[in-house]
Amino acid sequence: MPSSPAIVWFRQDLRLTDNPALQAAKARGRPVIPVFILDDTIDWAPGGASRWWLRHSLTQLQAALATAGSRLTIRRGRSADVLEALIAETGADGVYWNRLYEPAAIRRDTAIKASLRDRGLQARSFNASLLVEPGDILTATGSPYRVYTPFWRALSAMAPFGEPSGAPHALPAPEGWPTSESIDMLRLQPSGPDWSTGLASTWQPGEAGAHQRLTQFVRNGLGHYKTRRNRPDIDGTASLSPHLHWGEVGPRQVWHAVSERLGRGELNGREAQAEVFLKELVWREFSYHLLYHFPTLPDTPLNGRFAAFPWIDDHHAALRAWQRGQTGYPIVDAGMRQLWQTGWMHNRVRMVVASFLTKHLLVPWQAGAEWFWDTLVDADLASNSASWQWVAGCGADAAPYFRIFNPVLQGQKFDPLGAYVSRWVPELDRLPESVIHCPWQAKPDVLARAGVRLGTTYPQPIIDHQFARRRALAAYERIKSEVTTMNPERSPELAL
DNA sequence: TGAAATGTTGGGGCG
DNA sequence: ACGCCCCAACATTTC
Repeated sequence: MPSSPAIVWFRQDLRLTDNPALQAAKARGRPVIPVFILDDTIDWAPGGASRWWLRHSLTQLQAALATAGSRLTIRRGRSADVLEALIAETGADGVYWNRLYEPAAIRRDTAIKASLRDRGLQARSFNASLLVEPGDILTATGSPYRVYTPFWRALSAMAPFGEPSGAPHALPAPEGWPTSESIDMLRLQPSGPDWSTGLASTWQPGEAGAHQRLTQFVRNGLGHYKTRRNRPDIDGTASLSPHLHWGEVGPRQVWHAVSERLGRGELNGREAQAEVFLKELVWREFSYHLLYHFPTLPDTPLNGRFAAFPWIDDHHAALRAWQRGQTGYPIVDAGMRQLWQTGWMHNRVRMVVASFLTKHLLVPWQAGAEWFWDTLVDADLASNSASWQWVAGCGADAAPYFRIFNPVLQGQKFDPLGAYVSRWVPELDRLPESVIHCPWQAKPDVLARAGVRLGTTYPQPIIDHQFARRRALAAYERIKSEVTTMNPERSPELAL
């Protein structure tokens, strides 16, 4: 049918610029029906903070589409059923989308694609979310990369990744629009107590907000990234992660913005600073590749010997203290409270709190990953799973298990003035720098003058560092010997 | 993208 | 003057 519309199925690509599915649908020269489906039947449906973000991002997308003379149709339910209904209602003869890489999404989308094509409908998918897709980058022996540095070398050698395309000026509308639910009907906002005020004052979801962040960062932050990125007390990171997760901006656009700045030679010998940023962007890629090739990444340790790791089962109280930011270690508590209040935590502090949970408290990393999934505005199955496994020591190219962060030293090193702790743990803000990361070592009169009463206004450390460190190392010793007896011939990869 | 334990070196105090 | 010891400071090894 000459004027049959195409459905553009938006998922984690909530943008109009550099959106290949949208471009391709528009290029047909026939009507385009943009659709978003909230599909809570899928594994790892978005968590609380992510849903808050989604609500606002959809509002922005809706407005942007309206400006282009189009309209966002919103539905709920099983994606296949909803698409089916929409095709019947609109007479669409094709569905266009940008690919996802989560295992459940791949299964679902593959089935949908096959079913559409079986019935003679068009089903086309594109890459909007990665610089290089899994399958397009493999080692010389054809296996997926398990080590980051060779992955980085191979991927960065494939640059540039193409010029990002602009937004379509106008999208051809169908004769009639399908009915749509309102964004409110999706009930994405927090129910019960509204914890989202801190999020609203921190973030600007949507494509415009994403580009504002990117522009601002490339102009002012990029040239100092390497120096400042590890300082949680400073705004030294790009804070693009939630925008990238929902595809309000794509990695091609980020790469392009950075290399354009580099090409203009305006960084005055600060190229190394920018390269560190690109490497972080590529850690995101690496995580996606790992998730694609190792689909059990979200729940099962990549390193099989960790199957026997003696995690503590009865960890309810410890987990809760960690979640609430009540461990008695200021840098840990500051991070966990920043997370709760803003939906985000500085990356350096994420490593510290994750190390603390898995190594000091011996709580399984999956419990930490679940909490992050629910509380982070940038919750992303690939990055979250790969990073927790990395910290726990069981992932690809992981930090060795025996690399245990000392939360006091990490605090003193990366928050030297204690400003980060002061901000998020205000009950300690009158302590002098010298003890703000270890209040239990302060003399009684120092504590008294700062109005701190340990065990009352702020907790005593829930565990002694020395004790925890030795206990963690002993636990690790157990699985080292155990697997050797169970598995005499070690695989070549593990022999490293 | 660690920290702690252990080893080495060399300056200076001191008998 | 000389050797001895102490102990920062730095380096290396181990976890």
